[in-house]
Amino acid sequence: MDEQRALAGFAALSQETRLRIVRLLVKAGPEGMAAGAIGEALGGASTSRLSFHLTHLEQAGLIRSRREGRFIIYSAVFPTLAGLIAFLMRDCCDGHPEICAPVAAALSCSCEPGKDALHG
Amino acid sequence: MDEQRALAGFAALSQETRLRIVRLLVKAGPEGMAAGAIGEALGGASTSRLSFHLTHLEQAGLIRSRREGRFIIYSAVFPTLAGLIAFLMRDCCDGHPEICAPVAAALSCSCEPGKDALHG
DNA sequence: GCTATATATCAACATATCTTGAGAGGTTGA
DNA sequence: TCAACCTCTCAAGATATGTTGATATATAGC
Repeated sequence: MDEQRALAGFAALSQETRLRIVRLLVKAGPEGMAAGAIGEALGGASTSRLSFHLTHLEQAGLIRSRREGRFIIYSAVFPTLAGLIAFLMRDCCDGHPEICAPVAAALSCSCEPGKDALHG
Repeated sequence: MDEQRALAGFAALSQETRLRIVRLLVKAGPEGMAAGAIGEALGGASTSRLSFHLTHLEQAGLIRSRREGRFIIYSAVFPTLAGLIAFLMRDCCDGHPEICAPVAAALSCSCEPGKDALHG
């Protein structure tokens, strides 16, 4: 994850429609969702508007697409999301571990059953 | 961290000058840096341009300022950065722990001596 | 109070981004 | 092949964002 790629990622996430699409697709998992289903879930965006944002997200590497019959299915690209997160944390971890530690602690999320630091 | 605050955070980080300022201030730690020093480190941005971006970052809650004599010292707000990271991770952790796990593993950063998953 | 220093603010312009509406490209099943 | 469906592309206009140069505000030392 270099600076340019991080910039593209943050820019992609800085727009309401796109941020909602990403969160929707993260929840949807690897199976993904068809463009039309995404549009419905968003409350009915025009197809051109939706396509504009989907293309933007795909170019930023946050989502990818595959065709299935008439449908085009979009899904989240988790490594890119992880890369953005890592990019944000790199510097503080390098230079100031004592600062980074509480951040890292807050991130011990509910992936492990019984822990719920993020959602409480 | 609600959606609006996350959007503001990502928008703030989606601009080259601002991203560099944030990374600079993260490295600088709690002591922070004077506006002029930041400008120099960036290779000489005009004062109005610098001020524009510093104000933008401060309104997004990513940095804060304090006056010391003639200088205005800016420093990173680590909880906001952590909040952005948490916001990105929340959904996958909730719905798909098996997907989130590798992401979380990649984040076991060098805060603990001996581990260097992020920087290798 | 005056001057130098450090930074913020304002207005104007340039550029980038988003939305809309019309139309085109593939895909399916009859 | 035809009609229905799903999605993309293009052009135009609206809005938001970033840059520049000039000016204003605040502090420090003489």
